[in-house]
Formats: sequence, C-alpha cells, structure tokens
Amino acid sequence: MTLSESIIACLKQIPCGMVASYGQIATLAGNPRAARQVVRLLHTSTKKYSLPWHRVVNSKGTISLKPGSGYEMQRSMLESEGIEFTKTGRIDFNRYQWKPSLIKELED
DNA sequence: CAACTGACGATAG
DNA sequence: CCTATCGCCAGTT
Repeated sequence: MTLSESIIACLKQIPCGMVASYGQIATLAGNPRAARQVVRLLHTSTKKYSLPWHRVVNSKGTISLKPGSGYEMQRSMLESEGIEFTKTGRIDFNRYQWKPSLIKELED
C-alpha cells in the first residue's frame, strides 16, 4: 500500500456533511508531511476515484480555492451537505471536522 | 537525474 | 490578520 493509495482510501472515508484538512488526511494516511500529495491526488485522481474533494479544506478551516476558480462550487457543495460557514468564510471544526473511527477500542 | 509544480503547514516577523 | 520562507512528497517534464 503506497502513501498515495492510503490517501485515496482516507479521502473516500470522509462522510457526507464533514470535512478534513489536507494535513489530517496525510497524517491518517501515514505521513504527516504529505499534505502536498493530498493536493496532487485531488488534482490527478478526483475523477478517476470519485473523490469527495470538496470535503477537504486547509488547516484553518477555509477553502483554499480562489473565488472564480472553484471556491464558489466547493462552498456550494459543502452547504448542500449541511455545513455552515462563519461570516469570515470559515468552517467550524468543532462541528464539522471529520474524526476517523472515533468509536474504536473504547473498552480498556 | 535535476528542476518544477501543487487546492499545504508551521513558524517568524 | 497578513506576508514571507522553508520543509515535505510524489508525479511530470
């Protein structure tokens, strides 16, 4: 399993109505430093693997795309999933950041 | 093989 | 809050 494959796998696990940061995905995939790969994969494999690219934002909780270059579309898709934005255009991580398998080995 | 490219992230000022 | 820099990894050229 290569890092890229792991990243793809993680991306596909992001549930509807939740978001994750590039760094978070990279960390889950095994390389905390591979945020750039996430970016690259979204560029190269979004169509191929039907990745939920719109559920990925930067560490600040804001959309990284520029208005006119996808920003509007991404925001629109997120709002469609029930995600709300603050007036400054940020997503409240406390409410929408995805937490993988939050419920695992909870017993001892 | 070296340089370049990314929708990044952390840090410093 | 904002800009500037450096570090990171992998795919392209």
